[in-house]
Amino acid sequence: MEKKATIKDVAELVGVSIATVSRVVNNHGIVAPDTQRRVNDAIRELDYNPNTVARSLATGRTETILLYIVQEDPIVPTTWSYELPIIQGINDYLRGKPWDLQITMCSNIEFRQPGFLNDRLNRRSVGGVLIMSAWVVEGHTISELEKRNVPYVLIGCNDPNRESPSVEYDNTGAVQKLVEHLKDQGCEILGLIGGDQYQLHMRERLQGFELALAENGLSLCKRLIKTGDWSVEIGYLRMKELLRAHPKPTGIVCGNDYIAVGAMDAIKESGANIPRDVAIVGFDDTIVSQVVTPNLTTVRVPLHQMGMLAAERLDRTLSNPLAAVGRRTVLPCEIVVRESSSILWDRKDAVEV
Amino acid sequence: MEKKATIKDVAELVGVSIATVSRVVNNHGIVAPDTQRRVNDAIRELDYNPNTVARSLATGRTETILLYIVQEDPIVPTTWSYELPIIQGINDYLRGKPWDLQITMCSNIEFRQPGFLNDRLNRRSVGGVLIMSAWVVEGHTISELEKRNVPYVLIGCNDPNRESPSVEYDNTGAVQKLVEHLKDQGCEILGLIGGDQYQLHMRERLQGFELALAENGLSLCKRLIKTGDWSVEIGYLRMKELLRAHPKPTGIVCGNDYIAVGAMDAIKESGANIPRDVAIVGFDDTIVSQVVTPNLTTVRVPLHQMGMLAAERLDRTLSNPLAAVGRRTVLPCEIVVRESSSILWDRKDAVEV
DNA sequence: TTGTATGCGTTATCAC
DNA sequence: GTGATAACGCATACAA
Repeated sequence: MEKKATIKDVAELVGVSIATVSRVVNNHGIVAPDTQRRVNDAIRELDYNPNTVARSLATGRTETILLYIVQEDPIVPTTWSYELPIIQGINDYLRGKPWDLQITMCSNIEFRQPGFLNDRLNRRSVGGVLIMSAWVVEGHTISELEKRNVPYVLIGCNDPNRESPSVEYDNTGAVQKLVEHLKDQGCEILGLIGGDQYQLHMRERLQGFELALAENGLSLCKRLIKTGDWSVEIGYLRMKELLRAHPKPTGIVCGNDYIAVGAMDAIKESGANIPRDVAIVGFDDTIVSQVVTPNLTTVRVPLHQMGMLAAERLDRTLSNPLAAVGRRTVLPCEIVVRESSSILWDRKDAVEV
Repeated sequence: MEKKATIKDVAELVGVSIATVSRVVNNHGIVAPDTQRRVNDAIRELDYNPNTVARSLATGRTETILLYIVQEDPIVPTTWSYELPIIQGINDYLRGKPWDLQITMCSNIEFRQPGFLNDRLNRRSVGGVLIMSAWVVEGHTISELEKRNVPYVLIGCNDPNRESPSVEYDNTGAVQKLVEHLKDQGCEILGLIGGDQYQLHMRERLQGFELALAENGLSLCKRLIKTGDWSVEIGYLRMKELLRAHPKPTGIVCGNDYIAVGAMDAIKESGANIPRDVAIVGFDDTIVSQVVTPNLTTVRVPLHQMGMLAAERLDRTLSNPLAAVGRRTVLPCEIVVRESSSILWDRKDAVEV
């Protein structure tokens, strides 16, 4: 096993000093075209690659980005579909850039603990931090980051009232679109079955719901708003409750696709028709929304794009610490209309047949 | 912004040399209990944390593990459900250990290119490598790794005939269980709809299928074996073909749950009953298997455990390069029986009603 | 345009 | 038990 070539080896081979080699490697300072060529030849010949560790020590900079993935406590293999596309977005942006991506998963509880981030940041040497979470990142965590002066970007977990650098998606707007859509289809009494209301997404979706009802002249009935968790089972149970309400809701907004699927089971069981008697919409555009019968209207969240944007933002502040790179970015979501809420289409179709 | 305390600061505060501080930090050599205490006090007082970069430079070792996630080309946000649970397993094992986890995603095509890994390994400084892929890792890639003497563990992508350190799951055995189960339920003519046959998993499942048919005295009919990709659509199309076959298959093994869902659509459309006329089983135990009607019998792959084991294996060779840590590990899968293949139960139920 | 020399924060090998 | 001090591989201020 041969040793790796160092800058010294290259310098000796060419007959110059290591300073010169360093210059051509980093495109720093001025170096004669001829020397440049000779150095590059030697680099190729020796298969020289700068030692990242030594470089970091010398410069005080480091080329790694740390991605925190905050999850439910306890951490269990999850069906949550957000992480991977976001990671992929980050990774895609980072190709060709010098940054390495380091990731660590931790529980929501852990992450909230004061000093948690500090501890981690002490042990490693990190250029910048990305935080991906379903819960609002607390003020003291932000303070830790800013006190240490380490650049960061939040992904989907910024406090709505805080101007930290973050990439979000428009939960409120998405729900507004859903409500408008349901109203267009003729639904007048709307209910909502949400997931974990401690999660930021859900809180925003709830707000969006109430807002949209008001804007569309629909009446808000607190009894038609249910929460719980994100499971199929909860969807089923809560929907059964809603079906006992008077007046019965004719349109249901669900916190995610799984809840919607559970709710659909309850509706079918009651003998009601989807969408004619009860229209229903989900969230996340997971594969189940395409697979259930009838297909589920849902919301497509621009996850990949969020990852790309977050990485880009961080890259820009890291490359140029003085650059003001904006604060909050909120991406719009697209709603995907399918059978579960297509009442007008359903009627037309019925007539044609 | 204060500078971080260094070993020198600690030494000065205590009035000892940096060598002594280094000794107590690393539990190396002998140091007087009293000095030890004073040093520790100073460390706490100054909030000293050893600089990882400097340490790496000095020792020549590094504390990062690189995880390669190899994906379909082009890389797109995927619905593949394997990555996250495996990553979580790796992460869970790594808690408390000194290793940092660095990940990078790349396409299958990229990864196969000779020199690809070498390039990456040159630029970074990496302790060990994990490779997670659906395609067999080629010999030249293994050679690169071994030539550089960097420890590695393959996850689900070892050549069946190669004794490289790897963690796999028992595709063949899983399919055998499925076939046995279908036979127990009274199915005599079995068909298979597979996914991408260039992927290792699929090849093994195909082999398992043919093997199991022979073992169970069932006849193998090549015309009843179809492949394509892993999508719902392919499942639908291939199943329509199978329904035109004579004799018609009465049991279908699908490459994954999505294919199975598509196939179920085709079966329902034909007016046949699931499971009585055609029983069907999927693979992966994704949420769709619980959501379709009837529920889908499927295979649960021990993803989290695979991640844990792979990380453990790598950790062990990294901690003790001389340790022989075994080679191939193959984990059994569990089959989850649900309605889509429960013919006996279905009959009994019908009688009771 | 190039070379010399110092420092980055540790570890580890000697002496004492 | 402890303290100098030489690596580790590179960047860079300063000289030349």
